Amino acid sequence: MARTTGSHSDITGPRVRTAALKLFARHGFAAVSMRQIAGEVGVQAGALYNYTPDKQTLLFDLMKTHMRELIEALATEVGEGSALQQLEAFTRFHIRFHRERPEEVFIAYMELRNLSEENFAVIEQQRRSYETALEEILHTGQHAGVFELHDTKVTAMAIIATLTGVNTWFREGGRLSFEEVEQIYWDMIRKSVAA
Amino acid sequence: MARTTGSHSDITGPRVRTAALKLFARHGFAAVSMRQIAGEVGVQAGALYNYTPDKQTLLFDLMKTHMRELIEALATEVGEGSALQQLEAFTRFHIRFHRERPEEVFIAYMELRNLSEENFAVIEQQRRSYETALEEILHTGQHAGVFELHDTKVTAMAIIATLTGVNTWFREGGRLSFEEVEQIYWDMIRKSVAA
DNA sequence: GTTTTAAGTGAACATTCGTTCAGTTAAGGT
DNA sequence: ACCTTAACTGAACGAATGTTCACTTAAAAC
Repeated sequence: MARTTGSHSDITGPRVRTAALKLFARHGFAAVSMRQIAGEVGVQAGALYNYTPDKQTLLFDLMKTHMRELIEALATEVGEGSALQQLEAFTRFHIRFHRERPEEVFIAYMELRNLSEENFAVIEQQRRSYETALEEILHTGQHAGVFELHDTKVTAMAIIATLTGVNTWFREGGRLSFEEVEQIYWDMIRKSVAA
Repeated sequence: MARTTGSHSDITGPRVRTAALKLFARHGFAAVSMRQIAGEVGVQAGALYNYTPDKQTLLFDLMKTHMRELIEALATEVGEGSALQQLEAFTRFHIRFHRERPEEVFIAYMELRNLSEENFAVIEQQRRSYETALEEILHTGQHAGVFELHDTKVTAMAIIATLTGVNTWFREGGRLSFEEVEQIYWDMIRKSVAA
């Protein structure tokens, strides 16, 4: 057998990425074989190479796309307003965006060491750009006297770690609604940098 | 050749664990082979099986030991005092302990999914016990009116995520000393739960 | 209806994997 | 000096790895 009925590149391509995303997130990049991904798609392993030059690039593309979408979404959702308003917008945006993409987030944090040197540099720069956006909000608020903090860089790292942590424990249908959790985190962040 | 000069079980045993720790932390459990570990120790792969029944158990033992030491150290270092004092002690303890064991910490957070079901349950329980210790501090302070927070469980998770995040960016000899970083984090935590 | 080509198969490639085990050697006990 | 045994080797096991490729087939173009 070869080309099966109704198969198309523009269907299989996304399916390959979706399958890789799911499996990488669940078992880790190194523990997932190309045959497993192919099986998830319903295709033989060789067919995957119509959609990616190799396994490494498949991982890199997933991470790069995720980071690009993260940065773009941040730019559109957090723009105007005072430093305090911007920090609130950043906080709520980060939690929501990460909540909507648990698999991408997990991979972006866990699989950095499985990137080649060049690919790592690209992702690292994207990450820096995201962190810088938060740093600038903190810097503005600090100079305006509305925030009181020792160091914008450290504070930015602390805030991002705090917010990303939501993904490790929050499950839909639990004791608290997502809106409640978002509010709790914003209250903590707000107080932690308050003047 | 076989048994080499001066070799002993009580020397090789720890060396196997140290090598596995280093390599698992650097490349991930799934990406490290028993032959790599053996090479790091200076021994053939087969010799490892004098010290572990299999690769999975090697990982499990590393994680279990780390978690046990974490919980024991917490108990001895955070005991007396007011809720605020205990929270400060917890904060400083967590940062320091994690800073001293970056490899163990990294593995304990990254390799949970590579544990078998039973082994995972054990580690998960240890982790819960550590989280509960913080929850109780928060609960005490909340009832005493010295802390103001919405939910002890969520707050505990947020604090732990914040503190553990230090390990992802702090490097000795950087812009800030470790003592400064510790102080910055404690100030943030203190303010975030302040009444 | 014929031709072209995109999409996928299935077998094969050389490596590597975790693990086992019979055999070998040095250290420790007597 | 001899014996026992702990410690390790080195080869072997079947299974799995990422990737390539000659081949096949269904869909699209004309």
